Amino acid sequence: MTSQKGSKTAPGRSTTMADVAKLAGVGKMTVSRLLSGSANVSKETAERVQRAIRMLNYQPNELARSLRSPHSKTIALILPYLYDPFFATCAHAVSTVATQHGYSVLITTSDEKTDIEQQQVAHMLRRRIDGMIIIPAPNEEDYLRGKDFESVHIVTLDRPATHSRFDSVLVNNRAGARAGVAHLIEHGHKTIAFLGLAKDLFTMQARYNGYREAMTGAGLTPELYIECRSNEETVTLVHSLLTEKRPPTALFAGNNLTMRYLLHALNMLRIDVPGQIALAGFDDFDIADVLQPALTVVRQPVYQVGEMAANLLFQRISRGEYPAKGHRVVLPTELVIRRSCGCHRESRVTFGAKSVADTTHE
Amino acid sequence: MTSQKGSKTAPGRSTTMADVAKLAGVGKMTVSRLLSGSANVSKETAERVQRAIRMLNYQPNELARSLRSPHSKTIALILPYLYDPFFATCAHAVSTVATQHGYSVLITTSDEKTDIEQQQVAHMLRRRIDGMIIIPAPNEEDYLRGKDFESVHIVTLDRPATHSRFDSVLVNNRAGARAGVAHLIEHGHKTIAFLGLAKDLFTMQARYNGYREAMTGAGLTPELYIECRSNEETVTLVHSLLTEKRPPTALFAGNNLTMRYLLHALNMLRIDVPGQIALAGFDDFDIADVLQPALTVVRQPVYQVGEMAANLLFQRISRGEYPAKGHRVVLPTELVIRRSCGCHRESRVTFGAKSVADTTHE
DNA sequence: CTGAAAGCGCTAACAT
DNA sequence: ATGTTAGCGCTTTCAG
Repeated sequence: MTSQKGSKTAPGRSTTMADVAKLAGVGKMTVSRLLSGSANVSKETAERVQRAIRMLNYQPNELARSLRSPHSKTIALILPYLYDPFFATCAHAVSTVATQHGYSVLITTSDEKTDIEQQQVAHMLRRRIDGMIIIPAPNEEDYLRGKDFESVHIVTLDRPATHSRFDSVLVNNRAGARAGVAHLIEHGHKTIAFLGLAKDLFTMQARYNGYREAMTGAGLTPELYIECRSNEETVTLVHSLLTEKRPPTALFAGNNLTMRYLLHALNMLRIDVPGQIALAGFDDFDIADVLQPALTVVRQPVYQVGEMAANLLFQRISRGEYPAKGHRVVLPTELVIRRSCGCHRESRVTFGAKSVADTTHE
Repeated sequence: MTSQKGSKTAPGRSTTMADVAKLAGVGKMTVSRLLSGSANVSKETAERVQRAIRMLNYQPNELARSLRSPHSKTIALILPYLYDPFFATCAHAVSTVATQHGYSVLITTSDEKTDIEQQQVAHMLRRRIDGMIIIPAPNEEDYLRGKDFESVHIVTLDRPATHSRFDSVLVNNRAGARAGVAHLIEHGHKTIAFLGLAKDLFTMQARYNGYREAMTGAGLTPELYIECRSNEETVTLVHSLLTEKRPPTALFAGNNLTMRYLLHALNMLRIDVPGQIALAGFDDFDIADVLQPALTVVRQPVYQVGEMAANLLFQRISRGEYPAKGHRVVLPTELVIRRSCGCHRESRVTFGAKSVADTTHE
């Protein structure tokens, strides 16, 4: 270990508003007023104060500010994971909008576990945030009903808030999945399997419902929900699926992760797409168009989902209203037809116009 | 617009420590002491206070706490984008470690622009964070030298901090790229092109240097750095590259984004990999092994990079030291051999053991 | 237009 | 073991 130069302790306390005031020969309030820009300060004193601020390199302490004022200028963002590109993009959008509004974002992950989420929410509340955006974990135990939540603005994203007065931003999961599966049906497929993640995820249920609607609507019988947990498991699952007596001729993947599991499995089992089996899925991703074959997917407006959630939140914050019923915004999805479905040329169909509605409880 | 039930204003101020103290019939300090667990409180009063806390559902105000104590229990994380899987994974790691330490994370993005980054840093400083983790934008103007930064702990990640006393966590870019290119050379390729993002990115320079070392080390002449900015541009670039009089027979992609551009271009131009041209790149990603052909890549320990950065930061914070020289941790990379290089069976070579060194200035 | 006093909710330092 | 006093850095209120 080499000897280190450098101080053990941080330099003495930083310069405060009082220091600036003294140097400028004014009262603290004049400095405060100048900074907030709210009230009138004469040209001359303003200049003097400005100079003092620059000389001392004064930086207002936002913590102290927050303690006094009703706004902490901070929002919280709670999501399951950050390494899922969908969530990451939402987070980026939220961060961008927050910056535009002069707000900071406290971010944290729940790992899809309700208890961790609840803990994180409580922690955020103690930090006196002005609002929060949550992608709620499944089986939310309705802790958001408590009294503590009466004075926070909350928007949920990707999944609805159960029994609540909060706003939600969702995409048209059911219609999107229905359209994707319907397209597979148009190709003449009669037996189509739906593969998804954990069944208790809202999005998976909604998409599975869309799948069932498409099937029954075409007079076909929907298959059971197939839950994929890993690459390995999916290989087994797909293998047994294809050796059934009436194997599916097409597959629909519930999201981009499921799709990756599926691609891996199909690859391992050396099954040709779309030759031996057709493929489509929910959620577009970066190289879906570069894959061989290019993937047919239902695309959701990822960035807009995050952006919209943030905008709704700031609307609430600035209005300071706590309505009894939340809004539910449903963003449209789009069917991006590429090759994995069996098509020979690419095209797009937008599905489900943006809708805003009062939340019906449940 | 339907009429909304709900209050216009938030309910009156939340319960404070004084409320708890009054209800429990004790002084504020007793409550404070109980909560911090630091000093002795008698069994009986402790119970009374606990009961009062539960009855009122008291939540301590962390803001007020931070104002008084020297720690805000908050760190900042500043990165270019969140939608890059590399950064997102780092962010996830940082968030996880921070939670373990009871810390909150303020996150924000710089869009690779130094001025935005500087602004964000200043903003964080005003919020009295205990430390920050930065993935610095190129051409950092050395603003981190200022007096304001004397009392903050800073760790940079993925890229070094120029002229500074801060810790950095990097990966072995040069050695990794060198190994990747060397492998291509082993396949008998004599003309190999390097494609990267903006040239001013530290990682791109380091990897390009590794490429050049591998080439000259084998007695070959390195080609010029090829900068890719988009799918479209890359198509043109690759096309003209392959119609030169002495076209490359192998390509090395500087990171996962470049690789995607490249895959798109190769796809458009209907060039077979590895038949017509061999391919390798830096940075593994989720479905690199599912692609046809599976991609040979230099893998970096993404999560560990973020984790290490966070650990270094908390070490600094807990020790409260401000040494004159920072540490530089270099994490090893690993060559993951799959098919795009021309190999027929897969294997792995770890390259460059983890090293820790005092930062040499520059 | 400007200032002095009070206090946001908490904890450190000194009482008792 | 517990209470009292002071004050973190700021803004709100009330006076000039």
